[in-house]
Amino acid sequence: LIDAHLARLRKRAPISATEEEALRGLVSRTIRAPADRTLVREGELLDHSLLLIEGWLGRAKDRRSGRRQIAELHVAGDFADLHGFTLKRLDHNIISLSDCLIATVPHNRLERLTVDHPRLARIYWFLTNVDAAIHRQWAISLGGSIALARMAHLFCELYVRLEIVGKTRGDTFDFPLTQEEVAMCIGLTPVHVNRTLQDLRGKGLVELESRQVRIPDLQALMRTAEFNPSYLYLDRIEI
Amino acid sequence: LIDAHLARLRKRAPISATEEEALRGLVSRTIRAPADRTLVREGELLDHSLLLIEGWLGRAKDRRSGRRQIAELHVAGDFADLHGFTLKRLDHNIISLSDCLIATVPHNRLERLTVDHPRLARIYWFLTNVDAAIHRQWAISLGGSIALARMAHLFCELYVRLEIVGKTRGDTFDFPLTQEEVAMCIGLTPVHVNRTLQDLRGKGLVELESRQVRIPDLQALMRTAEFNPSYLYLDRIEI
DNA sequence: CGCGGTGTTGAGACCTGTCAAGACGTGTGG
DNA sequence: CCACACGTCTTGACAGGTCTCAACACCGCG
Repeated sequence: LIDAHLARLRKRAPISATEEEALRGLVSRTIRAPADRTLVREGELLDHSLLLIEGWLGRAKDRRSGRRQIAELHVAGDFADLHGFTLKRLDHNIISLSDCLIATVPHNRLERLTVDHPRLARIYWFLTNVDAAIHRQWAISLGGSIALARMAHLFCELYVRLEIVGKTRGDTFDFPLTQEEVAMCIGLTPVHVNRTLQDLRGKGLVELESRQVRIPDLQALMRTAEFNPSYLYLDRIEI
Repeated sequence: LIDAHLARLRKRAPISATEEEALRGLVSRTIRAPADRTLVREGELLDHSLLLIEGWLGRAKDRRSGRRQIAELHVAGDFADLHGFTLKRLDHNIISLSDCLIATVPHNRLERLTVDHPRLARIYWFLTNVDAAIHRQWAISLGGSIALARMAHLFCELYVRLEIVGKTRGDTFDFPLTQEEVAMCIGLTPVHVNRTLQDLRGKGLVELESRQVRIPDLQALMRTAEFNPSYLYLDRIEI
């Protein structure tokens, strides 16, 4: 069930059989959620976190204007609101962007895990810091790039993150978001997303069709995006 | 020495005398840094973190174009690169924006602290998650607001954060950044920062003169910025 | 077959960037 | 004391990127 999550952990640090056992014991139950639901609301007191097994989630804030802004995307294997374990409530909503399969992890089990396995606690602290790095990179990208580079950056990040958990097929991956939802991620209007997408296609960098993304030349896309994967901290660490 | 830091911690959770003792023992030495220096470079292996006693630091990335982007500002009492404790290296630079007084905290002391005082470890995990929330909010602001609101948001955040550590005087606080550095924070050109600043002053929202910011009407500024301080997690938590 | 969501296109307005020039203030050296 | 250099701030005119609004095309689905 949590194989993708384990793959994500093992990309960074070795996980022993005992630890794997403890991690598998975190899940209390699984739930299915259809697309376009708000799964966690801003401000709610939390007693569990959501481990995404399959599908796409987003961290979203709604503006007064009604416009919604997405600050991070989550894919299979991600702990969508692990930060809720220390924060106790979120400053944003967790929304489903596709049909999802989700495991719930009670905070008291996380509590016990951190006591019994301080090394795993450290790894989870590490992972929330990687989420911070992703936010940081989005801020950099939103603040300093034009539309084309912003969109290119998004696709680069998703490709790399999906590859870790085995969700790519060659240069292609499933991508359930509408153009309107992409717009929420990179701070553009849906209309401009459409035009930028055509621009990317015209340059031979990204093809998006029937909810699939194809990246014919990842290196070229990375250059366009000024993408450097170091912020994802994919090398092994010693903990 | 670390009084501002303790104030920041105590805003969120009570700290016992024993814990305070342990925290004061973290500092190994203090260093002075002039403005405009790179104190930590992207990618460097780290064996200590920087606790800012006095002055301003920033988390910055440099773009290929030469343009520099700042992803977070740090003020007195902030652990500027606590995330370096789990990440081991940073994906960005730490730069000084003013003359600074900084305490260095060796990672092995942090290591011991987290073992001896798991509650403080949890609080520090919490604090890195607040940094993440700040990045998230910057991404939201950069992606979804016009220049005026972005700048208003920056000043709101700084006012609230400085007030916690007693660095405001009424509606005023010291602000050593040049307009060019403000531009790096909110993703604008210096020229447009200048015009936006005049716009804010014209609306009676912010005055910036001789390195001091005055906010005549904080409520009005918050409305302009669509600022909600909940992302700073200033209420008490139970850990 | 019609409907709603999604994607596409065009024209014009608006926001922000670019470039260039000048004003201002401060510190330095003569 | 003045002259000068330098960084910073300010202003103007224009170019370019993105938004807005509106209309239409497409497609899956009831």
